Amino acid sequence: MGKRKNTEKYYRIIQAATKIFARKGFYQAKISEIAREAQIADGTIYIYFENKDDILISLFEEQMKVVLDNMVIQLSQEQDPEKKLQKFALTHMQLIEQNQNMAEIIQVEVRQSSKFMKEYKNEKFIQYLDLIADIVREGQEKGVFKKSVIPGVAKRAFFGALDEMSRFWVLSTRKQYDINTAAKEISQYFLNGIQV
Amino acid sequence: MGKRKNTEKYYRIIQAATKIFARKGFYQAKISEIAREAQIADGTIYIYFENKDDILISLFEEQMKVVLDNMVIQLSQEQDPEKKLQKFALTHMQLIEQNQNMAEIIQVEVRQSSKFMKEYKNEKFIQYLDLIADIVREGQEKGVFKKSVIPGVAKRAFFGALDEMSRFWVLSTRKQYDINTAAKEISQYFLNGIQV
DNA sequence: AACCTATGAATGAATAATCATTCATTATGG
DNA sequence: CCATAATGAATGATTATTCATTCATAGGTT
Repeated sequence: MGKRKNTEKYYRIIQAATKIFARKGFYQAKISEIAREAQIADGTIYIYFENKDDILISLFEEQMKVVLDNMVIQLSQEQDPEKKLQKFALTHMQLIEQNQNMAEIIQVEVRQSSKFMKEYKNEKFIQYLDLIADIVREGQEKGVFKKSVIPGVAKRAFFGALDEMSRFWVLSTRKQYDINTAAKEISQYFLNGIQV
Repeated sequence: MGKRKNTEKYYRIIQAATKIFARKGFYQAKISEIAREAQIADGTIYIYFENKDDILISLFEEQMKVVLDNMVIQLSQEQDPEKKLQKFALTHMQLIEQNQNMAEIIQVEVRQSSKFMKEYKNEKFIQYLDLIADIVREGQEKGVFKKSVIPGVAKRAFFGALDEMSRFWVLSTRKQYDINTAAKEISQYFLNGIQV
């Protein structure tokens, strides 16, 4: 029996699960809590999802779809590889700011995915990282970034820097730095580092 | 009743737990598995540890103690702030290489700890990060790093870059880049970015 | 319209499985 | 012998999942 996706209730459960997973973490989140949050009965969740894992996977897919599309649009508005990198950092940080629950889930649970969802390849996340590698390659072709830079290392270094910073930003209660400032700062270190 | 620390069996359990937690993640790791790995009975674990959480916390403490001490020694062998940053990157990556299980636990579980062990402040980890901030400040005082750099941002950016890179390195089966190359590459981006 | 019937979404109590933890008992060694 | 360490089967709590039942709606028939 195929589960019914793309219904109002399907998205309602995803919303509720995002909130609960972010607050408690996957293993400590109870189905009954998610059901209560979504204002439905426990059993109803199993009309829309196979099991608890399926909720988390679906949640990723749905949210990353939006994130990825948004990023592609933002990047397309810039010409310079330098500007694109800055735009990536800014957009990423703004995304975190606007959707902290999702940010926490990506940061915490995405790391576990290699364990509890052995077979699940997080395609969308890989694509997201590859946007950075593409910008680096483009910059190298245009002669503005060093040829010696390895795109596969650079994408991880850049993303890692943003991610660690945003994790701190999400977790800290009193926000010491403006998130935009942090984004500019980080992309600036990085740009200086890889520019010709 | 105080649990017996610093005995041969205590460390044997820590070793076993490191292996199992890395393989399965905290919640999916069973006490009975850890006991089997350590070649003791299930109940024996409770002579040495309060509960499952206590195993994870003790494991952090013990391992971070070693990691931190080692890093401090390595850094003390360098004079230049620039050299110190490179040394940090190299030492960190070598640590990952030599202790992949511990690396996975730090990367995955350290993120969760903010949720599932609210009261546990990961002091040692904070100290580790602060080693980077100290180097940055030192470099600023000596006039080799830009005064505009915010140490609190820089430490996270640098650590995040290393961490993301090492996560990839640990998870990938065929190691494309030498870990030392990656360390040099990343510290080089970063150095260029913050130098005067 | 009034009545009947079919459909399948929704419910939530019951089930079943999982495991952390305990503790009565046994072994060890000083 | 006594004290301490170790054992591992039993316990009990927790929760994901199931499923018999309810309920609301739509369609068909007269």
